[in-house]
Amino acid sequence: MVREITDIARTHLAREGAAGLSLRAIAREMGMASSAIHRYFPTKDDLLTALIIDGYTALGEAAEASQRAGDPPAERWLALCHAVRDFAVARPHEYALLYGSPVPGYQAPADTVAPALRTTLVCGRIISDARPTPPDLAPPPPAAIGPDIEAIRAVMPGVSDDAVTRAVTAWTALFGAVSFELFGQFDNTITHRREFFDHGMRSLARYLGL
Amino acid sequence: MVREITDIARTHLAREGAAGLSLRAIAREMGMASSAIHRYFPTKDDLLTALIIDGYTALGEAAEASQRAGDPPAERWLALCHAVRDFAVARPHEYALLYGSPVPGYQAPADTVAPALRTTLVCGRIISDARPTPPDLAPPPPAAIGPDIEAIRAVMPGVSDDAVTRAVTAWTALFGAVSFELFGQFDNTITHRREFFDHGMRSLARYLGL
DNA sequence: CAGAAAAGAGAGCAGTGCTCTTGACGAGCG
DNA sequence: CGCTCGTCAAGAGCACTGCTCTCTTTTCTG
Repeated sequence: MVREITDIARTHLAREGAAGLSLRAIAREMGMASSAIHRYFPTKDDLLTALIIDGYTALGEAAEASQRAGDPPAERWLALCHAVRDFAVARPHEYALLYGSPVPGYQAPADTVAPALRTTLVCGRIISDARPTPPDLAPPPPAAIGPDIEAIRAVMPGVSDDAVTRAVTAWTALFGAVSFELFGQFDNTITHRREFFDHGMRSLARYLGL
Repeated sequence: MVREITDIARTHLAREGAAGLSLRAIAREMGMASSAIHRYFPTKDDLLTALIIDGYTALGEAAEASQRAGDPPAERWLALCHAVRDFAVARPHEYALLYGSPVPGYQAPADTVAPALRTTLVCGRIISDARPTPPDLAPPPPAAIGPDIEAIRAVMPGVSDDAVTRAVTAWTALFGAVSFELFGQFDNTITHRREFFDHGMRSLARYLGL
């Protein structure tokens, strides 16, 4: 029952986006009274939460599936990048739900952070396996962010301070690139999206020292 | 009249976000009938467009104001980054309107692209003035994206192919970092937001060859 | 088989964007 | 001067939303 609701919700989401999501419309499509649906999802936010968790999980699985154990780190990084982008291109509204502006009034509950971490962990593993020693002269991180670096190192053990901060920067660049493409910032500018993205991510691999 | 409406709309936007924006609420606050407001903004999308254009303009002005002519490129880049971030932190909902997920059903009209370009131009000028020759061995861009690079070079004349693509990547990293911070992706992870951002952008300056 | 618990239906409230019709007001023109 | 015409605003109304409350039906359990 819950599954059927989220499935229909996902099709609505794919067709019209998050704001076009309507509990009443879902109930109508199920031949149900509009009030009955509140028994399964008391509030619209609860439905959104379910969709978000499912989305993070699907993305995390795609990210994991992109990894082949023996591959060199640079290739694994590239595969991860394309997995994220492919997911976003295939299900743009779902991606927007995860990484776009938060739905106003909606506060993500704690249940979402574990699934959200899953994709990040794939990245962390790549860096951790590679133990990169980036080639050049990055400025040393200021003392203030030491604890933050330490916390992030939890997902990429054994990695140097410099490599940790570079990983975070590359990580934001990845999602920045995907978001820009999806949210129309590249309209009338970049036509060969996939190739451009691929090149940018290769460049970042060097930046990462992979 | 139009100005008064947009001003009130901006305060509502700042308080409750884009989805909390209600034409009726604005009319109510103005002591106006709800229907009268449609004379000035026939549709809610028209109001949004006005807010978006204003937002891009304000951000563009802040970006321009951050630049001091004599400064070295790396410092100008850093100043630009902080201008963008400061804007986003001060007016998160407005930033979300510009760079977050597009409001569903809303199609940005052509009037928005010129103001949107303004901030980008500041970045282009920095790169163009610096004419960086990035230190290391980036892979050569594939032939397919040649025309795209050519188009982007319009905002940073005289810059090498490699530097152009790096600039785009750094540009997406900048907005990726700001969006991650604003949209909650750094919650429970990074505490010293400003310092971390600053360090990342310095690192990107090296990546850019500044 | 009877009673309790769960599931659904229906009406209703307050709110939304938007349209249509109606009424006031003032400027331009014969 | 009087008359028309365009602008501005108001009001009612439509279709829709999330959500609550009450009431009935179904289903499971002891």
